[in-house]
Amino acid sequence: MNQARLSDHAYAGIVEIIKSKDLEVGARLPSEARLAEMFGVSRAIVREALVRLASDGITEARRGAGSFVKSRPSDRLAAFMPMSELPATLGSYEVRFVLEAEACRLAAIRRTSMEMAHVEEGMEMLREALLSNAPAHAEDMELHRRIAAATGNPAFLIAFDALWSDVEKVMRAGVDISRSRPPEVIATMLREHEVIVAAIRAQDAEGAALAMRWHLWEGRRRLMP
Amino acid sequence: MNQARLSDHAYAGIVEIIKSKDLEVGARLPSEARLAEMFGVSRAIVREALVRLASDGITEARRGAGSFVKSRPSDRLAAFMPMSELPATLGSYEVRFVLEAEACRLAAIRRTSMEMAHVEEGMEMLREALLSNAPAHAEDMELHRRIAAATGNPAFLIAFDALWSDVEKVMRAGVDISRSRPPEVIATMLREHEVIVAAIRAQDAEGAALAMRWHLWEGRRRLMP
DNA sequence: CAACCCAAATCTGTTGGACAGGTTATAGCT
DNA sequence: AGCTATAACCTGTCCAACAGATTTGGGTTG
Repeated sequence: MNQARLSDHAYAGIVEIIKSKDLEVGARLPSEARLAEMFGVSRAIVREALVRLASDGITEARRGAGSFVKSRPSDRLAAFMPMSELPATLGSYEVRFVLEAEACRLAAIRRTSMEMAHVEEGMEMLREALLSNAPAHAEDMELHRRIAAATGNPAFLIAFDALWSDVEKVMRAGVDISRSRPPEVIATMLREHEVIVAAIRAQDAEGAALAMRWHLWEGRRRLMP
Repeated sequence: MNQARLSDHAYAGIVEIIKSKDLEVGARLPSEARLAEMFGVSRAIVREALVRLASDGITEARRGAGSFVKSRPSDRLAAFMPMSELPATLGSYEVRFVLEAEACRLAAIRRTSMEMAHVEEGMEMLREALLSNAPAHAEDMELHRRIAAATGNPAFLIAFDALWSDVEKVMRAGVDISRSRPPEVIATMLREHEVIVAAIRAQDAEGAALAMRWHLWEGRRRLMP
């Protein structure tokens, strides 16, 4: 497989520095040149690591001044540890159950006509994929995303995206098991989604939340009987 | 303010290429040298953009072969657009309201004694910070995190962390307004958290969820009267 | 002594060229 | 046509350098 890149090493090294040196939020960390020297790599590598750290919200670079700690990774990363050791659990489904049901309720209440059209379009894409018996992960996910977007609250999308890769893994694993996908399953999945979309269209908040909860519940049952 | 870096431009440009050229998942995108030429920047800049794209799960680099589309950003980024235009909203509070109340309920049910000790320790840190009149963002957040961790479901932590930076921004802005922090506010915050922790300790699921919901509701009111 | 200003040192942002090592495609041979 | 070896291509990494922003320290002045 693709062996680890040096920038991964630099990334971990910088995190280690922040943790071990107990740098407070706002503290300046060593200059790029110094970090490069410490890790025995070039400055370009350190920069790639810093770009990722900044993208992760851990550091922040100020031109001419240096790079600064924006939020401490400390226990944040430690808490992630157990997850990587776990097999693909259905834990993310539990969070979806909570999050998406509520997002669905809010979407029904607040949706604009433009957002509704966006949702309908997503539904159409999913229908097409399911009826042509193609793999429909992407379309399924996309429809759920558009519903979350229809809340008008981007924070729902942030949380949704954070769970995405994990959910995708679970779904893919589930499909590998029952690759054939009998027609009644297709019909059921289609109907469940259509009920959700219809409730949002009708601005039926409770109905939408209930339909989403039912859909996720059944989906989990299908994956793990 | 910190003006936009060239790598931001390259990042957006590459996303645009993936979207406009309708590159499927798995498609190879132009080589780094070619992209550099297209955007009129050096290869190092393109690499920094690609590192971020890879970190965002959009592309994947294979040594010697090229960079490939891993998941299409399409509407994903478009849906984020409005957020960057918004001022710091309280949208993330809405999601916390949903997410943390449920996490709190599950934590009360499932907590192990070790997780409970972790929560108690977080509570102690918060109490100390509040009573010494120090800024207590970090401790507040940490306690909430440990409660989420006590569900035993890492997916809650994933969602929590995704919202973190946004919530932090809102809280910091709120504190700037009322920098003095009168003693009755401190006492209230302390009491609210203590009620939550006590409910989790007593494994009172409904009480824990209710206490968390109340706490977040009041917190939002304090920030935006 | 304090406050202010300017210059030097420091730091990130960016460029160009270069080489190593892996992957893909092509040309040539059988 | 099928196989193989080689050439072309690509990412990963390094080095040396300069531009532009910021911090720092010293010197001057009130």
